[in-house]
Amino acid sequence: MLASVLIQYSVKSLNKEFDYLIPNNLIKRIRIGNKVIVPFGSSKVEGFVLNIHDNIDKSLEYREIIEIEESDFYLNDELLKLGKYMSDSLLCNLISCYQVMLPKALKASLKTNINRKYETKVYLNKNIDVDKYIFENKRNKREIEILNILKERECLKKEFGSSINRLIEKGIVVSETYEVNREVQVDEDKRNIYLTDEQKNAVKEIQNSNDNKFLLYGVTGSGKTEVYIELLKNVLKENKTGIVLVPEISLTPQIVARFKGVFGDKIAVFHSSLSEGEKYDEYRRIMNNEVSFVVGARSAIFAPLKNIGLIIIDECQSNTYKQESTPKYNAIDIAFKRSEYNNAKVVLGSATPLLEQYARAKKGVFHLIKLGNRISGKFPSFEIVDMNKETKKHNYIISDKLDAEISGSLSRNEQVILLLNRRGYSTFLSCSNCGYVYKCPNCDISLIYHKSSNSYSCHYCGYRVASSSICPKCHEEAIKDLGLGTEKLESLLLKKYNTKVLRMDADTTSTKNAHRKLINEFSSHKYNILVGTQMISKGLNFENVSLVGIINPDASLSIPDFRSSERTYELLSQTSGRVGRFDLPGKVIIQTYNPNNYVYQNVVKNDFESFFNYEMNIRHKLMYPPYFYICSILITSSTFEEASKGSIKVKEYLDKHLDENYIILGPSVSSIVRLNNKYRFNIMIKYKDNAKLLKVLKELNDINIKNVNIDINPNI
DNA sequence: AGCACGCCGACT
DNA sequence: GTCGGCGTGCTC
Repeated sequence: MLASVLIQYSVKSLNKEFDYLIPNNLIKRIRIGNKVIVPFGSSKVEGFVLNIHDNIDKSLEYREIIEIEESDFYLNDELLKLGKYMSDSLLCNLISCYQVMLPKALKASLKTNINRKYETKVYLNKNIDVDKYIFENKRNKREIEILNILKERECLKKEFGSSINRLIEKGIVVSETYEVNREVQVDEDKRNIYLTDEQKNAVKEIQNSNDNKFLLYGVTGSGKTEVYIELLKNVLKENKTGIVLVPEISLTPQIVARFKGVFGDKIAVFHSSLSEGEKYDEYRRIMNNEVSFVVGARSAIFAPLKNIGLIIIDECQSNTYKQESTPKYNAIDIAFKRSEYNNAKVVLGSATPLLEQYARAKKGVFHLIKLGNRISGKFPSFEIVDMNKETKKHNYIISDKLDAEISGSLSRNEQVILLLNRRGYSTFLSCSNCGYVYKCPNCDISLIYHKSSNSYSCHYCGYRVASSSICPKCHEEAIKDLGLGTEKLESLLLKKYNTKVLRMDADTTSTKNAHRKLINEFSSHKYNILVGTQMISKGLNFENVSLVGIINPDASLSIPDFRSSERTYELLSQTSGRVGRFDLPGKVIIQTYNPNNYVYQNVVKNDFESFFNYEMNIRHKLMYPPYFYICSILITSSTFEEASKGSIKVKEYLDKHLDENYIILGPSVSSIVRLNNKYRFNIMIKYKDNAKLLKVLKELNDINIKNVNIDINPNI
């Protein structure tokens, strides 16, 4: 018998199966989906068995499979099928699709060093008269101590340190080693769950409908979590399983705690901060049907659950569901595919769905369900502050209005959240003498000053140098930090209000559990002001917050991306949703230089519908999603010329093979011309039907113009 | 990916 | 004359 094996390397030339003989000692055990070690050229590699057959080709000399790795693990039929679907629809190597589904310990790669965890328990040897031994060995105090404990109960070996070993050697004590699961620490929120009529109706409507795709469109604070929990309870009753995707576990610990509080051990949580060993154990718990539900970020969509009844995608507008590296999958598309395989329902939940999603809901592709009421019954009041007027009064960062509101909140002993979507101290560094601007040596990007580490750093490649006020060009001591980041805002607030300020951004939350810790500290009112980037905009519930200030939303609005208006609307309405969730009335202040912009105007009126209509109109005129799909092709090279030439070649190929239904834009230099020492060119294709496009792009991949990276439905 | 084979430039 | 640059081709 032969096994077709797909080996570990994601290289175009190896994107095919190699056949190996199955030796007699493995023939009974081997099955499709297994991970195996095989000889390959002069080395050994790992791979997955995709087929078992006996079509022997006499012209080939087959080598034998060396071993099956983790023989109780295999990619099941659904995951195998799913990988092929991904590879076809994303135009990437098949192996990369399987690898992305698995925790590190189970990926095909010989180098993994993640082991199972074992514990040893010890108990008295029943065939030995212990009291006699104790009597004869009275002098040995520690031994007697141990034996007296063991007379009462069996123990873990590690409770006794190394002194137990002699007793085991002598045969007085018996030891037994067995495998254990690493305990994953997750907070539990055991509050009872009460549903409002609106929530009950939503649950009923989803359950009683024959549709499979739902958009649960519920304003912030309308209680989507309770609806999810109720739906999951019913999934459990039907003996089915479910997946809950959240944007990023560490950002939504409060929601996860509620699931955990209700479902306890029935739920597996995939944290990005779990160790690889913990992920390995959680994965095997799922594989062995020990859990019914999996909660996690993007990759949890690949959980090897059987008989899935429901997939929930919370905050479905989040761009975290799209993977930015190959395979560039979107977990929501994968969810629909798995729903098709399992006949499961998919519920997308959001207060600010993507235009694409809301448009589909309006067209009836998704069954639209609205939650219009806040549980607290309150909506925050909004105010837009025109910063053009403030700068005349020399208020560049905090307007008079915001200042008054902050002071008011603090005096009432209430808390304040300020959103500034820029981490670091300054946003760029320039020489006041010669005008030189500090740039990253690897990227075409301004460096940003970080006061806490006293360094200049690149937010794209991670490059860092020690800060210095001497200009590298004119050697004058004249480097000035300009612009505003969270660090600078934090120190400014400290000075101005002389109060406890907490900063939450990628820099203060990089260590394990830091995020959860900071949230808990703010929640227990150890700080009065929270300054943060977009990471504070979602999923947080603080009872004592009465004011949200949005410092510089214009920056987000001016990002060169057709989704920037939509993203800004989302950011503002999500952040303002952090206030007024409980008894306190909430106030939101937006500081902007473009007070009349439709994004702000509609956020203030809480009028998503009107924003939607306006934005749809623009998308229609400019031929962007949801009216057209887009595909982005990135061409990179270490020289500008080569990247440029390569991109022209790609463009010519596309022009030749695609008809006029495909709009091909570019090539043009990317918005970041150089990243990590690679020059970047972009081509964008707009289209309505992808059948032909996939075929042409696949051929383009095959004829091999180097360093071409295709992204279908990119986030941009 | 890793390795062998192979064809042209500069050097102990 | 040889060492070694990396372009190309192959691995069941």
